[in-house]
Amino acid sequence: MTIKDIASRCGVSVATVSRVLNRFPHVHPALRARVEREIRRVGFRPNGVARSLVLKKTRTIGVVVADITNPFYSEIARGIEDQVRAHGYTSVLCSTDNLPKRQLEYLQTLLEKRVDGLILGSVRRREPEVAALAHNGFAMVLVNRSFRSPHVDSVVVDNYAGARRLMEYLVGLGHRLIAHIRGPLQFSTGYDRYRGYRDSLRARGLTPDPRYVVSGAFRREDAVVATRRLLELRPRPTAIFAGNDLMALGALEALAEAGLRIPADMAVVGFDDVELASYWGIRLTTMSQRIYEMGRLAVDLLMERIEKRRRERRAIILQPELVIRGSCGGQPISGGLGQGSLPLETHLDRAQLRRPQG
Amino acid sequence: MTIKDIASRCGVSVATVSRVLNRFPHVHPALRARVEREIRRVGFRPNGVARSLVLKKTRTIGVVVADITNPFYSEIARGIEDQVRAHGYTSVLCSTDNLPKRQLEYLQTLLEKRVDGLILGSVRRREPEVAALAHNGFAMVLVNRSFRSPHVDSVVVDNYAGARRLMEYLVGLGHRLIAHIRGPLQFSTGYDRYRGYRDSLRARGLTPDPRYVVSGAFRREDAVVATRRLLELRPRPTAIFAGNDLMALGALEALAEAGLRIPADMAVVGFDDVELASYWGIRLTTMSQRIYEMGRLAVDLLMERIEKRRRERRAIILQPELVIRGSCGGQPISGGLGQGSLPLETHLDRAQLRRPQG
DNA sequence: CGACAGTAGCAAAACGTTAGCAGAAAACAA
DNA sequence: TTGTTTTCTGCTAACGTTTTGCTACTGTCG
Repeated sequence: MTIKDIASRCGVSVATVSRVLNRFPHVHPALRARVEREIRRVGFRPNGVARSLVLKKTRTIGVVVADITNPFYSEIARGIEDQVRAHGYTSVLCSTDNLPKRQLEYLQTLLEKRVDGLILGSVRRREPEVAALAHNGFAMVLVNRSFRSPHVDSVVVDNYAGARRLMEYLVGLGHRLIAHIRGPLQFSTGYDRYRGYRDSLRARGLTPDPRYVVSGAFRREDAVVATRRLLELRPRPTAIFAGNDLMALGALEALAEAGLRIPADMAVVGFDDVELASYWGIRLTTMSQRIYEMGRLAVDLLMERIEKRRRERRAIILQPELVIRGSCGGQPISGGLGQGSLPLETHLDRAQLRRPQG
Repeated sequence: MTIKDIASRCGVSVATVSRVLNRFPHVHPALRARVEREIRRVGFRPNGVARSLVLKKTRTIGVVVADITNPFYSEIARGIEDQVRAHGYTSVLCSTDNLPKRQLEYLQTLLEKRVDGLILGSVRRREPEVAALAHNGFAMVLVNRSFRSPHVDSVVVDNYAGARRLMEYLVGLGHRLIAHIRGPLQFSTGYDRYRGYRDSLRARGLTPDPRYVVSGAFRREDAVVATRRLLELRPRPTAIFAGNDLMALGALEALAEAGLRIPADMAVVGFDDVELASYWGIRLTTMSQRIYEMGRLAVDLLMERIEKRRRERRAIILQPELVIRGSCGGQPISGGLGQGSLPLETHLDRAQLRRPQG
């Protein structure tokens, strides 16, 4: 069933059908009605592939993230999806598991499918192929992570400042032996947070002890292993700054396993403030970023590019915000019997704030 | 840059270039090498849109779920993505927030984009438009939720049996006053689990008290409100069967807020076994389903349809499995000081099991 | 040496739209 | 009535591929 069939059934030309389909002027109301009725009657849907071919536009954007299963990325993806939809576009989502090879494969596929633009949430600090693509004028924006020398549009949070703020907080609580489970240094998130950690110590006149820094791939399981290693150290650290919330959860797991109480025996902070950081039973102190919002902003930036309303580069750097829950003292972290429960309203507000009713 | 440009640069016809692109025979090795070199040199990528138009095949499948932010769906989506990729296809993912209108919109868009097939994870029990589509021979499989009269391929878990098993467990622990926070009855998941709850009580000669059944939309926040209502009841229930894990988390939150201890004052069970149900600080007893695997199976079913290897309907019904953690007794639920921590290996195994290394 | 496979390569016709140009009809003004 | 807009509609050439039929070469063998 094509536009041609509709045309012959109505005794008009394909041009006319195309015009009623696209609500163009200069078609007689009566004729328009007749064609529309026929279209509905046979349930005709124009072929978007053919349309894309002639328009050189797919109204589709590619989104690549590290792992959609990661609550951080699923929230970003949701922000992107909603805003993309608002612009009348569709998004196709890909998870790379941080594998450069897989990222390249997906990029190729998306390019071959002729997406109108790209939102990348999983780039490394150095990524020549990708940078070249942007340089060639392909519409693209980085989100969450950015390049070392960012000549590309991006929306990120100030990870360095966030890390320093977090460290200030821990030091302010009296901690001196602070360990860091850092993310991979190839990623700007891992790199900047680590720099913030290191510089904070130095600024306090504390020499960073390399044994107190262990690495993980931003995954919960990695932090479990890393934390076990940290616990063997003497003197034992009194606080752990995890590179993200997921790793903070892994740290909590390992600490519980070792029989340590939180926060009495060990303080833990994360980074990101994914929704589950606020759940009962977890109550993680962390640096909060507007994750959903970042996704939306990335789309807005991208659309400006796609519609050629802007040529110069633009980078949005958001400031994260410290949210204090139970994992460093103040409120005890474990729930039960009325202690340490945040008033519920806070959660409801958060939920609404993250996801405006759509 | 098109196939035509490559052709003229190499002094051959477009047909030849097309043949080297598609690794067809009957092209001289020397020529093939020359063309391939040129293709690489100028970085040519064939236009997938044009190809799709002539092939009448996009190698793309549409996936619609309720909410990608929901860990259950993000895990299913991940299973789908991985398996779809293994088949050389791409998936485009849409979140409907369980809004029928939005689902229909997305369906229209996907159809217009000429996806080769559809995986739907958010259907209601009755969905005439969708059923009609499948009836017309469009390749489609339902996952997680199914239709009332399923004439469509699907992969679901046996929710009824799961609910009964869960109730048996609670009754076995001595509970008689068991409340249920059920999901919407329009969804087979909500409906079947509720039936399981009700029939279990009846089978025990207990008459289901309607006050003990409250509803929510499978969201955590809903369960917080619902649980508050349950706590006002006299006699107060001693156990809560939440319609899914997210709602179980909401129940835990409300119970903590009310100063109740878990599981001493109230037992809680969920359904699904999303990854975070096993986290430290949560340790939810729940019915486990192989979520990631369901996504993969759905893709396999769909591919059989797309490649016309099967005409008759096929429904895969998986059996869920009870996993006992801390929320009903046995192990205490709150972490800290060596109590109630599951050996770590369990978690690592789970992670591997869910997501085979890719 | 001629017939015959088999191999290489080309030209052109799809695929289902959009859009520019042009013609016809209708409306309006003189 | 005629000339001039204005409004409507049709024809046709793209868009960038794949595929089919055809021709023109090679060798090979009887």
